Amino acid sequence: MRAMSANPASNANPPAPESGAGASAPAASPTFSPLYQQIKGLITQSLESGEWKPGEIIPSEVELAGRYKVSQGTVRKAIDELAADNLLVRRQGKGTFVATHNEERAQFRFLRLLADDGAEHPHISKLLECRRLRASADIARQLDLKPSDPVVLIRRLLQFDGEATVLDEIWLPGAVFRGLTAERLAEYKGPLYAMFEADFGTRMIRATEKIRAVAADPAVADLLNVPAGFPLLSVDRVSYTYGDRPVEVRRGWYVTTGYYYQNDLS
Amino acid sequence: MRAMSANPASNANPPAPESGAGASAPAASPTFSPLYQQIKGLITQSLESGEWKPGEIIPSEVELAGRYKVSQGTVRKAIDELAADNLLVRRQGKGTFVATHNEERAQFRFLRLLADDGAEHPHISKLLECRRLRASADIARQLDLKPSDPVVLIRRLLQFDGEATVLDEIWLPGAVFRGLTAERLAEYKGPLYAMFEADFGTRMIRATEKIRAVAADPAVADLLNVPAGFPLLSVDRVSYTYGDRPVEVRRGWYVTTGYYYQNDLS
DNA sequence: TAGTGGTCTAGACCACGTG
DNA sequence: ACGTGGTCTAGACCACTAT
Repeated sequence: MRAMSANPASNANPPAPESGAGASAPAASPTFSPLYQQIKGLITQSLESGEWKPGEIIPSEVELAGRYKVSQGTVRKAIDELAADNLLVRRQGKGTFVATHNEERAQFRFLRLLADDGAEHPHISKLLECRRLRASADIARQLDLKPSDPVVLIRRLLQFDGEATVLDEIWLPGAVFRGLTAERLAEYKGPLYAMFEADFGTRMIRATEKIRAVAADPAVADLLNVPAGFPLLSVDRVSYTYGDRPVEVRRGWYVTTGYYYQNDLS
Repeated sequence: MRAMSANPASNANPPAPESGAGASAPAASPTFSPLYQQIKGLITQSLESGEWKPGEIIPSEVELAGRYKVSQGTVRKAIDELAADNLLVRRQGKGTFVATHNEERAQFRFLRLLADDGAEHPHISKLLECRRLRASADIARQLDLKPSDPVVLIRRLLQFDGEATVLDEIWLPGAVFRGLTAERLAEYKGPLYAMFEADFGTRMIRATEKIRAVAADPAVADLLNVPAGFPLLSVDRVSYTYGDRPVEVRRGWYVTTGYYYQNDLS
């Protein structure tokens, strides 16, 4: 297959031993990378480039096998890993689809606050602020930007069942989220990440969170309807897109009376 | 293979189409279970029964394939999933081993508190209390016991770099942890779960945590060297062993100044 | 050199969803 | 009836580890 390098030796019985046509400087074989990993990379490229968009179906395994000139089993293993990474979703009998932040499943992946009673508590978002400014040194570092690069700051309040429960401060790189306005944010229903992937082609793949217990300062306390000094869950998140590039910094304050942050250790 | 039921039809070219010898009441074929899942179950049984103990090597893939009368590929898929579940650890060129709570890797799987500076902060455990009592209604429910069944209560303090950082209250079913004494606890170095698996044959497979921010009550505050009312992370954990049987309830209070609870969303 | 897990292939059949 | 992903097999070779 084209564009693959460091392919060791030859295989068993394939009809075409895959001669030449490599890109450039094949470089002996210092690092060995399995074929299916390379296929995984190619599929990821197609996802990133938007060849297959969120929610759409991707070509069948046999079709991809033909395109990449490998066996179906190799494509299967690549897709298996991408599905495990939540980039693709397999549906038996139908096909393989690009994952979306709109699915039920994906909701609680990034907002893990549940009610004590386990019941459904529909939450709505109230936009407090959306403005563009220059990145502080700290935010710039976390977003891998230069200090004073443009960023977007969003502040919002999440109400669970009418109660103010989560206060979020969200920083985004201005260059990526160019057309993001308060109006668009105010009118949009549903998960923020669903809008990001639909309107800006930026998919949040994974995130890391640092969680602490803090005392509410007066400003935060006021917005969350709790007394100053009230214990809040502080959640510092950095979200990453393809290539592990950070594209969001988020600081959240959660009221955890009646709600808890759910985590599974496995 | 023996002890497999609900095996649909026959396969392609295997020499022995696997005739009869089913256990009892094969029941048409209402629920389909893939062969590799059944193999997974058999391997899990051997793990649970102690045929292969933590840290030990298990038979090779070809050997297991022979034992279960399936192909190596099927055993491989079963082991793949068990390795993904952290029950087994594969080591290329050496073999497959039963996972242990002693490995570096496993440490931060169940205690996800990290220092702000990312440095190594060795923690030591100080036993406060270990006594046997009858389960409260709440604890009994969570451990799937009858109220007033015997339980063991352990209270301990974790010091990070000399600072009291975590206070734990741990409830265990008395029937399972029969010979557990304060002396044994006091003398044991290393993770509690490592002792549990070595001394009581009880392996913690997974756990769920409910995390909240709470104000320290005077007793807890005193032990953790913080003022009463200080914001603490409250971590309610239930741990499960084979067959998803709950075998530990743990309530922890974490001081999160200088430390944070690390979580990865992926 | 021998044994283990890891990769890759090819082909057959099964379960599921849709015409 | 057909196409999709899902399972199972069998065999070859590669990479790593130990002896």
